[in-house]
Amino acid sequence: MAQSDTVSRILDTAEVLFAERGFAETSLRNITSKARVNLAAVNYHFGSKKALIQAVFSRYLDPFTQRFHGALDELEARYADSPIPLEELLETMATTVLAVPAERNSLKVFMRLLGLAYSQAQGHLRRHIQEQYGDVFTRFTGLVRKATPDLPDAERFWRLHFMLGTVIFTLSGLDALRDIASKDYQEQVTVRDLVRRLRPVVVAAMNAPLPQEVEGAQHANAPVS
Amino acid sequence: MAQSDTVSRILDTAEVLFAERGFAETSLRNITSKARVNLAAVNYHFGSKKALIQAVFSRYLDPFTQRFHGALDELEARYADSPIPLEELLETMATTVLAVPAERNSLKVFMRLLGLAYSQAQGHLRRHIQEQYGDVFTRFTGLVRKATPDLPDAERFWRLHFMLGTVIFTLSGLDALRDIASKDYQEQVTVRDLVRRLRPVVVAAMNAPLPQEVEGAQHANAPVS
DNA sequence: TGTACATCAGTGAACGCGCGTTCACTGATGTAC
DNA sequence: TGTACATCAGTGAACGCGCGTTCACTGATGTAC
Repeated sequence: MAQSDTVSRILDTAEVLFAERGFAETSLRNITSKARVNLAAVNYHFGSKKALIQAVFSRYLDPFTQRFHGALDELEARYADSPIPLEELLETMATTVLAVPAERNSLKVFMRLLGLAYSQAQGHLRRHIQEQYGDVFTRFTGLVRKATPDLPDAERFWRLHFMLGTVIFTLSGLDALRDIASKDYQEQVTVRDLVRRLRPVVVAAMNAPLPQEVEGAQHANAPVS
Repeated sequence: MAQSDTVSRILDTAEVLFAERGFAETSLRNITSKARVNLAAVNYHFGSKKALIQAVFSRYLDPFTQRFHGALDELEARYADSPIPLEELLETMATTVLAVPAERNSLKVFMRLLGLAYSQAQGHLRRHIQEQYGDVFTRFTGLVRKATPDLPDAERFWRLHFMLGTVIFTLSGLDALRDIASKDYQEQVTVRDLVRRLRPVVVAAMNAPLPQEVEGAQHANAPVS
């Protein structure tokens, strides 16, 4: 095998524990004892706990970004120079995200990790991810821009982040929400089912009417009440 | 004053540090030294770190739920037995949330705390909050139900949580997003501005068309391709 | 009015514990001559 | 083919540190008689 068994045992165990309990709440002793690997092996192979965390992310994000770039290449080729419809872009993103678990543990773990990275207050991790993987997101937002030419830039920026919030919050808190949902309704919801429910909501949100002007904003002949 | 200065000094400092760095990453020594209070005072007044965290939440949530119940009472009285429009319900919730900073530090801190509580993987805290403050949320969703009679129950449940994700994610990550936004566009966005932008998006999301049927779901006379 | 006692907020120092990291070492495998 | 050396994955034990919590204690204020 390309890299030692120990390395992947550590990564496999770490990603699950991180997703379950967070970074600070998961000790190297937790990880190494569960992976049945020597405590010192983490520092031997990765250098530090921080570096281990980044390695866990890379193992998800490297193939993801590569595949996403590929899918966008294909889409651009298919549409030549005419703008790609918003629905196609969103669909492509969803498909690429859903393809993740094919080679890695699970989509749930991936989403929990993303959620943790974003809510990580200090933000070293978020900055690292942004530096390393910001390009593909920039490319995506550029294409969304062409697909929604009537939306002001700032409005598009915020709406994309609103929807990012919806997706990360929902899928990373999936277990908790699923508990509540299955208590109230007898339905057992799957990730694919959630994505199906998300689709029309995201499209409607992106196409929502523009917000009203701010009250008290300067209008040429605004009457004073 | 009703309670000792020490108690409120601890709470004031703790909520800010928790919001900035998370619970595990904030030590009692951080809090007590910044609050210029004896280390042992936390355990003297609150009993444990866990109890301190819950006390921080109660100081936000107690007045919030009380005010929200009051606002809903008023709304129900005004509309007698006819259903309250969705926009009114959302507006009332927004107004009540925005009223929080009037007596507490800031809305940003409140939202970061909520975001942390939800992303807290272990979930003792989320369970505590749900037990203590779930009633007002149940009441609210009941009213939303009357306002959207055409929405299937499960669909309404998920859409409300989609929007909860949008709001918590956006407002709790506000500083980071604000950084990015002000780098790309020269705009300095305020919380009130964000709420203005959120309004049409949330309404459109709640009123989005229903999702397509699941592929391969059983239809009486569905043609087989 | 005076004294003994109780209550209570707050303190300083120490407790044991689990943490991430380091270090000297082992043993297997590969390479040079 | 044989020997000396280098490289490398992995190990066991210890390091110092910061953590939440505990405990005996102080000093001020209130209460009973």
